[in-house]
Amino acid sequence: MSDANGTGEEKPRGLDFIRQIIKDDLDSGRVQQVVTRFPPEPNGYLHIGHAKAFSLSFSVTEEFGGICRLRYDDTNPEKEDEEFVRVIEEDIRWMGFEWEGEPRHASSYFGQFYDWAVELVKAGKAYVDHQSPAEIIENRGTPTIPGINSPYRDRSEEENLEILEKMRSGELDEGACVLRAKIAMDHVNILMRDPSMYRIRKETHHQTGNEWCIYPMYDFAHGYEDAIEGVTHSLCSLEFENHRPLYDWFIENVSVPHRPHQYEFARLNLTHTIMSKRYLRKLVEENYVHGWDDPRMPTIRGMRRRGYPSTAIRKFIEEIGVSKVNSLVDVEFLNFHVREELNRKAQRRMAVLNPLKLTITNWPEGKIDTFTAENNPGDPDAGTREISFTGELWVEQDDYMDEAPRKWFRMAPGKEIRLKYAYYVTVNDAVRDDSGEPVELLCSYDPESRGGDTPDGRKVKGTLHWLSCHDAVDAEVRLYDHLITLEDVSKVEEGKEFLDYVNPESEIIVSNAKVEPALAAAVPEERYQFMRSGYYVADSADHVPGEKPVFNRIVGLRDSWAKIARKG
RNA sequence: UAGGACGUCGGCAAGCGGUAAGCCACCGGGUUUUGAUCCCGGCAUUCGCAGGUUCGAUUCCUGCCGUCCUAGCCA
Repeated sequence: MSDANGTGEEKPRGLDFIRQIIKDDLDSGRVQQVVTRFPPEPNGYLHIGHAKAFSLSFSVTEEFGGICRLRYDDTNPEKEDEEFVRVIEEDIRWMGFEWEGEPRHASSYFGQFYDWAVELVKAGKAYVDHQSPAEIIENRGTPTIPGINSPYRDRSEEENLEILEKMRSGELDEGACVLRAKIAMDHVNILMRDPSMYRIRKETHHQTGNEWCIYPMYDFAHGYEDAIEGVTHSLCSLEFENHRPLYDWFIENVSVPHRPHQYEFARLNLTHTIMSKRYLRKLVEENYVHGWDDPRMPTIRGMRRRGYPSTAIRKFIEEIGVSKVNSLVDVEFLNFHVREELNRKAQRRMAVLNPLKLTITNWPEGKIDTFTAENNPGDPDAGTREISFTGELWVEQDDYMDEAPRKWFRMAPGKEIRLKYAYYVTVNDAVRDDSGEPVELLCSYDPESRGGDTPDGRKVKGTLHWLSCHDAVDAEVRLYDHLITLEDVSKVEEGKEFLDYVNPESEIIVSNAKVEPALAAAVPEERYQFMRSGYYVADSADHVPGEKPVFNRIVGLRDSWAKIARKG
């Protein structure tokens, strides 16, 4: 596509640092086959930030001939649920990826984790601590003040083993104690100041039921999960950089079957988009949106319902690249990729969002004319369809102005325009309501201009879309805009919270739109270009073919008139 | 006044000691029965700043500045 020099050669983009590392490891023989994993916690819906992460892990193995697994990081029974598992799998598949084998569960390794915890205790590298959470925090110190050793830090191996077994067997209450790694309370990295390994939680786990009442912490478990699965490159986001020494410490102090390595890259941030699970949940629970699949949500389900093709999302992710720079990507860049794909693939149709009656006063009574319309001017294989034309039409309200500004190509008193595929038409008069607003345009047409050209070769600047009143179909069209008005959602002003930036006009329901008869038969999730307007998708939930057409605007067309109008 | 990471065009992002790729945005122009698409052209004498090494530095070294991450019995 960017083969601008015409030689057939294109300078390839350099490998990103992750791919470079993998290539080097493969070239040097350090690893034979690259193995990655995508480890979501089953406690919510996946969003485009997750999509960036799993696209990387999956793509890298496709490119280098490795394997990528799906693993649920279900080490905390409190907020997790089986319900999310199905959704996660469906979303990943919709994005076009397939994991190796059956999905794994961190919870299925609980027995092994326990054995390794015992191994650490026996090596004098872990201990049971009875300090309260508050005491533990108190004694952890700060970035500049070293922590203080727990009074339980040096008890005997036998005692530790005995209490750990009591923790496991359920003899101890929640919060009574935790198992901690014995590293160093004065470590410069606070995460290394004797991190917790196990906490007691008497909660039913969605996979292991009541088998366990102690649950491993992320740092203790994650590297082991990778080790068990033979993961070579454990990719995660930048905020885990500080965790890497811990990841390595747990692996190095126990007899693991394999030595994985963690690499961190920058997570995705998009303008006008919140990615925090907590806030997304809030939007749903407090009814700012209609659900996790609301077309305004950045969840994969939301984007799917909005009509974004997964291939366009993938192209976008590919194009923004992978680096360690904390960046903020313009959401318009995503929209660019959506338009680019839809321009190639979406069939064109005519639809009038805000109908204004146009009557051709010199049209022969009862005559119906028929024209052949291209389904996609850029793709002859897309074929054609028949559209019919009469003297009573619907046109777009916005295409008429009583007093036209300079450079206005569209309808105005006395101005001649072309109705796409049909005829040249001139506005002669307007019927108005009590407030003076035009409710019907009275026009004359030039019979010589059939098909959109005249024998005398005269030109018109404007070509407008239209619908014939006799066969136009009523439809509901939903228009979407940024859910959050704030460009950089990390820059919430003092005294405000992000909910103050929810855009009240992010969803506009147009209930009296008119569409081509061909659109009534659209299949849910089918995408079209409404000419001169934008790209739309038949809603997956509410559109009923042949009965109730409902379309969502995916993204508008580029609008250079808006730019001209703005400049005056 | 801790440790770690990161700073290349308005936004992403290549560059790996030999004299600043690409994409988006933006600005011009052309084609067009979608003011869409498409096509052509423009858009960093400069790489956070200051020194140093070198024939030569965005690339190596030193110092400074800025941003982000870290003190859950969350992940």
